[in-house]
Amino acid sequence: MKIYNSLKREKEEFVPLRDNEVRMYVCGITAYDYCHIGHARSAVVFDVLVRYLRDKGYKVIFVRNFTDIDDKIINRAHKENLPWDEVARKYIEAFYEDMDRLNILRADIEPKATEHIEEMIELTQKLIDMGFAYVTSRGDVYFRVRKFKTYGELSGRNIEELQAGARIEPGEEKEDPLDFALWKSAKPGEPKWPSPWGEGRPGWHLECSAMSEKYLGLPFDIHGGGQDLIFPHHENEKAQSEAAYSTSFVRYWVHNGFVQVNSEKMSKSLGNFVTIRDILNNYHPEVLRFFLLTKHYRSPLDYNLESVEEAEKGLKRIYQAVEELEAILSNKKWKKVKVDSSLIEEIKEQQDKFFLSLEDDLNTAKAIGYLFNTVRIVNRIATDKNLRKAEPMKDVLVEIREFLTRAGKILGVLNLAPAVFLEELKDIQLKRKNIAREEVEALIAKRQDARKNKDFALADSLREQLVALGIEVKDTPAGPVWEVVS
RNA sequence: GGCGGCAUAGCCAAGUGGUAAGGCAGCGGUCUGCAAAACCGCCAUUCUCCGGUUCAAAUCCGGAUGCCGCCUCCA
Repeated sequence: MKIYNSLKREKEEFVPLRDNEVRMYVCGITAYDYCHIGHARSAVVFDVLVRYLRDKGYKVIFVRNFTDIDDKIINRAHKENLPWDEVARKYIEAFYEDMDRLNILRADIEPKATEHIEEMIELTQKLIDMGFAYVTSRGDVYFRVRKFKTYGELSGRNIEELQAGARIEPGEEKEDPLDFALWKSAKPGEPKWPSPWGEGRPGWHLECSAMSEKYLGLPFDIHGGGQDLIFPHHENEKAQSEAAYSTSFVRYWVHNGFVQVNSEKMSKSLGNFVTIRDILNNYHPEVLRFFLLTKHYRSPLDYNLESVEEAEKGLKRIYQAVEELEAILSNKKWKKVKVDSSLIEEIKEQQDKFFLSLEDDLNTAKAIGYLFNTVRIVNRIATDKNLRKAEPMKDVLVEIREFLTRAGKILGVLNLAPAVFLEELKDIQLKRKNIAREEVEALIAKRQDARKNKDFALADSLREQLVALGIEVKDTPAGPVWEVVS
């Protein structure tokens, strides 16, 4: 497949270093708050990448870390009046809750920074010994940025540009404002670990260098994260790792685009942070997941209610087609008739194009288009009285079912039985509109009575009442069926 | 100020040289007591604007305008 490499700034053919094995590292969360929609996008994007690579037959070793010691966690601990490690534990647990609901697979290895202090100290010592780092009088250790010649290569900046923005904070003893911390000496009351340079804690960038080397070795194939991590986090990781191990660090750097909220940057100051759990109060987790995949992973994505509800309608359309497909397949009496082979070719074409889209830099938005084309074909068969019972269609329909299952497994949607999803969706829509199921069912029962009595005027007025509530009733041979509409 | 990205129908969105996927909404039809779903048909001679390259450009180049991100913690 082709994948966009942030380092080269172009799409490249993806070839793993070792035959059939893909080694991949994605920066996980700093556990100091609930996860927001941006975390969800990053998690979903790399989850789909892992799933797709596995579908292609690669053995993927996937590492996603937890930053469980950091300034932000310490600050949060003060605010919540909790021990810092309790804060980390609490938000890691919340992370799992949210990610499980979004159907994000667990990484193969999920290392925590605090469990790798030893490795980080070793790495820091190595950099000091090599002259890439230095210790200050108060026990901080800094990386000597100017000594690392290709610094800025990943983020596309040069030292002079960076110089302008860099500052030395009061009390810091940097040789150069560009230098960044590998080890921070502990202030009174802060969490700390013993080290050759005194008690302190590791700098943020260090953990990913230490843990990726430990679990994957260098160089490894894919390093992922949000676009904002390119600078300084990934630039610094790269500098540390390449300086210490004298080899290239990562072969393909993959970064996902940002999520905006109502066309604005999501930020604490604007107060527009949208957490995953907030969204899942009002929308089905698969809907959120599907929404996140309707735009290419590198483009900015605007989160707004209209777009999510559009995704909801789209996913519902696919599920309804799957339900219909299964209904046709449950038929036992197939008729021996000839069918037009062009239809069969059209179906195959959609499948091929679906996979070709993913081959091209994981274009899920495009791939989903072919899913909808497949849905239209299924519905076309379903509405044709002859086709839906035609013997030659049977194998074709089974194949479509298998295709949709496989596609769903890659995208991490269509994971539920259609009837289950549609009921769950209905519940969450009713909740959103604050309508009780019983209320709807009572009105429908009343309308059925009226219809039996051929009192169509009453039946129609009851229908109008339901429509006013946002409920649409459809009359089927098996009785009335209702849906919530926006 | 420096670096980078993006501008496609009412809305969302794919499309990196060969003549505009898909979804939502809308309109007409089939079906229906009515309606909904579904299906069929319609819905961008045109891709922010101005130049250029080419037989051919939404796609490449130059310029303009607008929006956004990064440069400080951030997925």
